[in-house]
Amino acid sequence: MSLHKASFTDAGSRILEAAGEIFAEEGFRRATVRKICARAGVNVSLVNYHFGDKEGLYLAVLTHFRQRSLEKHPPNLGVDESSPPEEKLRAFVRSFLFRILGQGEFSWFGKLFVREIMEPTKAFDVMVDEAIRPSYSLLMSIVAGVVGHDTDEFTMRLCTASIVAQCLYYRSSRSVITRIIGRDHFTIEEIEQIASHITRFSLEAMRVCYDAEKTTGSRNREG
Amino acid sequence: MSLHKASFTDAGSRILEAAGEIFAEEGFRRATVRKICARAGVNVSLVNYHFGDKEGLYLAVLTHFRQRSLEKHPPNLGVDESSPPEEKLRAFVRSFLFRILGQGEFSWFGKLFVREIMEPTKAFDVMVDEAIRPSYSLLMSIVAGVVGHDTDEFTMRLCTASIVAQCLYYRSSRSVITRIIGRDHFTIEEIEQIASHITRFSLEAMRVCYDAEKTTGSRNREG
Amino acid sequence: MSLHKASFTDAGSRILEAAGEIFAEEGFRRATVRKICARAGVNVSLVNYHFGDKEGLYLAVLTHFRQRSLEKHPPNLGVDESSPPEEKLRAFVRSFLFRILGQGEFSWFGKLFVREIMEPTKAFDVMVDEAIRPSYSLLMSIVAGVVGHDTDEFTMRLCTASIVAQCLYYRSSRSVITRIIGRDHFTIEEIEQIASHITRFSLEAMRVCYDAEKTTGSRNREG
Amino acid sequence: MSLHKASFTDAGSRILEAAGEIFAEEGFRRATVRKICARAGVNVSLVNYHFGDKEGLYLAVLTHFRQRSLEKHPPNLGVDESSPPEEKLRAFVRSFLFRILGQGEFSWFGKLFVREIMEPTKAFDVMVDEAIRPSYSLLMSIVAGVVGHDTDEFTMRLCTASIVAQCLYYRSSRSVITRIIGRDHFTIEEIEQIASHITRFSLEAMRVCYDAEKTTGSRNREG
DNA sequence: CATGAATGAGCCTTCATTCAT
DNA sequence: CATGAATGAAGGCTCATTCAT
Repeated sequence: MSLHKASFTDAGSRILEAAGEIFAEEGFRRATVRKICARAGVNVSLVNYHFGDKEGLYLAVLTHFRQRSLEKHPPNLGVDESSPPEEKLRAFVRSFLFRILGQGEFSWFGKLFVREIMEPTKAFDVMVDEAIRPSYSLLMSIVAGVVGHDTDEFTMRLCTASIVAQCLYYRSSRSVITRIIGRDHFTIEEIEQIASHITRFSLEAMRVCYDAEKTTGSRNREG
Repeated sequence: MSLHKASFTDAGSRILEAAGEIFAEEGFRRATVRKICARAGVNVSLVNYHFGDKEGLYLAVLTHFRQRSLEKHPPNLGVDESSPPEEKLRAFVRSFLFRILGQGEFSWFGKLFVREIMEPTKAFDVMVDEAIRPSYSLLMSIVAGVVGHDTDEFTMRLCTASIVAQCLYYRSSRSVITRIIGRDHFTIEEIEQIASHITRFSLEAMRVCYDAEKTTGSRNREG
Repeated sequence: MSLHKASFTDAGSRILEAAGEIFAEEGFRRATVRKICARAGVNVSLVNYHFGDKEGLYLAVLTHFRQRSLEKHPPNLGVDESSPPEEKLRAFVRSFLFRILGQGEFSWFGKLFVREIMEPTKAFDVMVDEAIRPSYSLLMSIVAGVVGHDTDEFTMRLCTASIVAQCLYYRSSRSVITRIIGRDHFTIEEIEQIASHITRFSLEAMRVCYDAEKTTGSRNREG
Repeated sequence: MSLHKASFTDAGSRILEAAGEIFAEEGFRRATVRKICARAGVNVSLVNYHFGDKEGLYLAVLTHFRQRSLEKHPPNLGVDESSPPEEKLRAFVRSFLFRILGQGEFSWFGKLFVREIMEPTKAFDVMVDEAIRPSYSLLMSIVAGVVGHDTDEFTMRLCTASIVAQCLYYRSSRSVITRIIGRDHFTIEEIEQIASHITRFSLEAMRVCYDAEKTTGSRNREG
């Protein structure tokens, strides 16, 4: 009946966590309420009691853990408004990668997030508005800082897409990567390496391809 | 029981095509045998008769249409062994994009292919061996042509990943793109533009980042 | 556990009233304890606490409000033992109709009462003994006054049934009436008209059919 | 998937009959698909297969057996257009009573029909249009033949209601009758007696109360 | 080969009821 | 007395699969 947004009872929290893991592993459809409650060690009816229905639980998981994930890996770690674009980009990419690839407390959240992008449910619109659009705007502004604010929007969108794409890939194509490199997760060092690669790769590409000032020769490069 | 791989009866073919479309639209799980048979205009029992079970049908769809898709958009269109790497890369990217984004005859196959990457089923291993690995090897050799064959493998994998990532993104994150730019498919011209962007973006990035020594030698590298 | 029958706590009374309305609207089965408690503004557990179980609550509602309804519309309003049968009949019919069709304070009780007749629950036996049988006896004596006390019992029962039937109809077949005349309740004037019709219709029928000898003796009877 | 209207497979027919009985006994809500299928001796899924869902089954029961019931007890048995109103009325009342009180093959249908009037479901609108309205029109025309076609409509409706009411009563108030007369069904002879009573009672009442010509003395009475 | 009916397992949800606090 | 969480039994429905014809 009453749909809480925070401060769950013990059972509520346990359901929330179990649900996150199982939704991430199996997807919304394949995941069953029974399995979630079994893992949480509670009665099946409790998801309806606490979250209304399966969909309500799903939405609760999404909104509840998004914030936690963001707090753990803030996209502006170590940078501020005056930092150079390349620093901002690096921070953004690292944050993004750690959030979707990390092995820590909410490691399943990355899976869930990307899964929702791949196969949106009704909860997706909320996620777009609350999580994706702000993130996208931030990246767009970083890109603008690199290629110049007078660059046409289409170009900036292409660059933004290229950056996001490279990050998402390591999560969404995990299955391919696993078969090709033979492991199914990344160490912190590897994530750092990937972050460095994506940052450099994208930064140089944008500068060479689109940076309006790149021919002037007077540009301030990395410190 | 007996899984045919070619020479389907009329009913078999119709099921195969209907199944392809519906699997692509809805995913393996959500797709129902009844819906597939309804679209194919045949009796429900026939999928079990011809393909053993639902999963057998899925595998059949994947293996049957992969070749057709490749024939329609060959990854080496207009290039040969002696063409410069940039031409090869452009051909590869265009082929890839058209296969997964195109609107034509087997347009659903792109969806299906990417969906399988995102959420592998038992059919995935076959697909990796028969389709992904060859394609991956081809791209690796193209990348090697750009960054130099003496570049370390890890670096080459990173570059390969960046290129593939950018292509896949436009299919896998279709949901996000739709909400942000407001349309849900791409015109041929747009696909060409995207192909150009990805090619140029990746090419310049690889040249600047990893092939710097061979051209300028004095370039300021990060870190 | 302990079933109180009077002197309810505030919560108890509120449950009782809310239950009456909801039982009347939805029937015993369809009505849910949660809905009743929601309308009463109390906790769900209280119905079990105060009334044992859902059925106990139902019984309590029935016995508690029957008396109130009778007091509001007494079946002998304006008549006494010496009044002529037609006056007694009119008073009875009016009382009956107002109790089951009225829009006032306990208007839902009429619905509930009739619903119980249509679809008896365990509470029905109590209701028959305490409410229906006395009322039936009263009507039988009125009928006897019209057709003569020496009329055979079967005939009197038939007449009694015809009168009660006409009254109940306007409540029990409300759904049909609504679709045919297009409205879903009756005004006080309409109830009066209906009462007049039923009284006159029944009175004349009884006189002509069964009391013919006593008045004309020469009337042409059917069959 | 395919909703048949007649010619059911064996299982389909058995479900239909079992459903009729159980719906009549317990009402739509209380009746469970499981119970129906248990009585029919078939698998639970078959009601969904044959009738779509529980509601579809209910509707099928209603439409399927209504016709059968009408055929068994036609409301114009032994009368034609030229028969006098009293004969038409007698035929109507007998048909009605036998349909809702009879003990024969579809005896449960009467319960079901009346139950639907008392507590309408979504199927009710169909029933009103297909069964009730035509029946009501027929009775109205019979009433008009008795009280004169120039009688005002409100009066005719009151008379029609009085007749229908007396018939329905014996079904809808079965619970009361049972407790008062001590039996729970009527013999054929009793139904005939009731039919005679209702016919005479109503006929004389209409003639005395409302027949415009009753004072002229020239009226053609019964043959 | 093909069909339509039939099966059984499993899923989400509802609801009266109970229990610890 | 009162509360909010928790329970367990059903209930309707879906779906892949099988079977008799």
